[in-house]
Amino acid sequence: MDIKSLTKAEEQIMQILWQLQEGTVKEVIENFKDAKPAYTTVATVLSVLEKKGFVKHRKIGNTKLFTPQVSKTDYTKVQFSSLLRNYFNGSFPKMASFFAKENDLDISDLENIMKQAEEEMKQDFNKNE
Amino acid sequence: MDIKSLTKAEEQIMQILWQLQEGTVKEVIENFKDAKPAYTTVATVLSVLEKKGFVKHRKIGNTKLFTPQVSKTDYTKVQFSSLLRNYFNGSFPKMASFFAKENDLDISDLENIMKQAEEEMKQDFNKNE
DNA sequence: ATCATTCTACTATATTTGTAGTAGAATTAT
DNA sequence: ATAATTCTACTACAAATATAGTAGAATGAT
Repeated sequence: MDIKSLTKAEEQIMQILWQLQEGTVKEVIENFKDAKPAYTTVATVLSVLEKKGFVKHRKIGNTKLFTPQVSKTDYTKVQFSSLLRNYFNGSFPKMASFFAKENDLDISDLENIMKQAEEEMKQDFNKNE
Repeated sequence: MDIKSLTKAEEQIMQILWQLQEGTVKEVIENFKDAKPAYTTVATVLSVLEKKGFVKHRKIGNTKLFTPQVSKTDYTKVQFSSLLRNYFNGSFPKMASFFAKENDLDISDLENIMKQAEEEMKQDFNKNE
């Protein structure tokens, strides 16, 4: 079964869970920046996420502790490829030049960016953001 | 007023319109690859798109000819930035290294990619895909 | 002109999304 | 233990999404 898409509300909660690694309903709510949704709202969305296979939970006392079942990296893959496919003809160079144009970068800026990317690559042998 | 988001059905139709530059309901349907939706389904989605400001139409006889009001480039901008922000901490180098890792590219491949991006940049002075 | 076709306008409906209330079970504090 | 608090389970419901039918106007064909 492949990875489904997240709705806005679901994505917001997944972002928090990815950041926390795991969390209870309460903890998720605490991590909302702006308007905190009702407890039951978050609980409902989490149960939808569980049905969709994005999280699972285990009980700690009578409290559910939720953990992501789809990693941020895996979901990123899906999102990234679909953007690349649908908006850049699947061409990463096209995406890179789009980015450059959008930010008024020239060739030397691009080269710089590449250097940073190389650094990232070396770094990312271990940690996963 | 800023650019709203497209739902799946809406996006599919926008993609076709972006490609055609303009089109009637009929022409949009013809350009569906797989299962063609009902005429009225497409007409309904187009009127939602019009309400959202993504298309407008003019009458040719009694037939509506729809044209995009939001360019693919502008919508790409929105989508691209939100992906970058939400999944790569706003860092393009992170995105580039993600792409590299995902495709088993090494440094020299990346450099090659950058060359292609530079080519794109030169090319893209005129045409807009 | 009449019939067939095409297209629009309006309406309909099932499903999904977003948000939250209520009742009652479990846990914690006194 | 009783009261207060915290959580869950279940239910509710409005708005958005996805899909399409029907009636009738406009256009085209003979």
